Amino acid sequence: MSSFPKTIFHVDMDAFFVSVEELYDPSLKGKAVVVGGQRHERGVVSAASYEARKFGVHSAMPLRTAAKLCSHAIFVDGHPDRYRDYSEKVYGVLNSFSPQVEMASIDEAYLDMTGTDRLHGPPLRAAHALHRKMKLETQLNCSIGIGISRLIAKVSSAKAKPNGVLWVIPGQESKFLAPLDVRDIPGVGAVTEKNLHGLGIYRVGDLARFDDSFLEQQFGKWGLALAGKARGEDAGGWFDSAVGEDTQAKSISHEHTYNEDTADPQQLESTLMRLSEMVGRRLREAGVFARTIQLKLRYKDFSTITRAHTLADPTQIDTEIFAQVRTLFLNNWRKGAEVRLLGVHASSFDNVPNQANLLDGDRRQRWQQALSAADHLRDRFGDSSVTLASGMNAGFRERTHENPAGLPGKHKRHD
DNA sequence: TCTGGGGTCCTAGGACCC
DNA sequence: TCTGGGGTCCTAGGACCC
Repeated sequence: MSSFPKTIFHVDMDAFFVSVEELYDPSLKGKAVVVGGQRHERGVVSAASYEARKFGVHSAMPLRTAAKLCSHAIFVDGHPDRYRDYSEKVYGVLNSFSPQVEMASIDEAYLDMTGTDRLHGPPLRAAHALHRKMKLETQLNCSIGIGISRLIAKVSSAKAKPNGVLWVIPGQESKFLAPLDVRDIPGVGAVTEKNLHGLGIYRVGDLARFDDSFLEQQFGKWGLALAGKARGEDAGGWFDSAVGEDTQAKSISHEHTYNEDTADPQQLESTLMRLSEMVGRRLREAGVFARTIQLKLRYKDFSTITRAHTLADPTQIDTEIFAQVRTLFLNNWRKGAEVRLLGVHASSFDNVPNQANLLDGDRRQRWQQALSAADHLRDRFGDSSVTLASGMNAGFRERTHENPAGLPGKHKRHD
């Protein structure tokens, strides 16, 4: 710990997806709204309005359960593009307050406000000014937590909700945390909570009474981090990093759950092709090459397996990703078994391809160019406008209804 | 009426190397 | 020939977060 305390803000947008949808359709305001899909769809709640929450609806709950709890709720499909646009507006406001901004997800951020007193005044005044400006420029409510660590800021923003500001005065961390439920500590989920309850630990204050060594013995490395958290410290892992320290993604993945389970090999393979294309495209956008390709396969009964393979030559090419994931699929799928979900996951990134084989590298480079051109067309005309015929006759696609612009399907052949 | 999609981090065992 | 110990890479699974 440094000699003088930091001032960290955690800014969390209130019911973000719902609030953005309300800006597009003001008639939703004040009503029970569920974002994430229609009431009978296979899926879960992405966000619920405070009105819907009164009926017990919350994020991650199956849509059908939400419909049962709150039958009068309005169900709205999610619009990721809208949320990204508003997230950028949010970032703009935050960045005008501190150069040290780190978006922790699409709707929350950490700001390091240490040493900004001369510019913005004391923490509470700065927070209220930020709160006002956010509303003025985005029309959205947020809650702001302030503390000497990420952890304290995060926990206090949750306690400030909705639409509030909460400052934990330096030195008061333990007093603030002690009465809180252990579940309020970020990282403590259902499993850890149950384990802690088994030890008679219900509140953060109970946790703080145990020795670090005891918690380490009980929970390993995680126990040690937990002990620190109970004192309000950013102990361990990501929490320890400086705000704004930029971190490039470590993995890129896409997955798809079928509306109805299927055992049709053609449909399954075409889904893998589509997911491989999505992953390949993201890799090219990020300018990275993946060494490890992983398949995720979930059966009708929800049992799930993952199978991975690490390549000698890292790739960002759709058909190479597909070829690998297809092999993994064919080697591991119980033939005839109905599949609920398929996923394609890329990791172990390199910034340059391994071009041990120069001739091969040349061929790959031409592929790369063709793919970039296709990405560009998709940007302009939509995802369904371009299909690259693959060299391995594996490029058949799922039948698709998406062609919103009504454009003729353009098919570009690589040679 | 079951259980999305996109991530991060951790553990544990086996292979392999010195 | 009855066997070590550390380090790293790889794979599979799981907890957790929004």
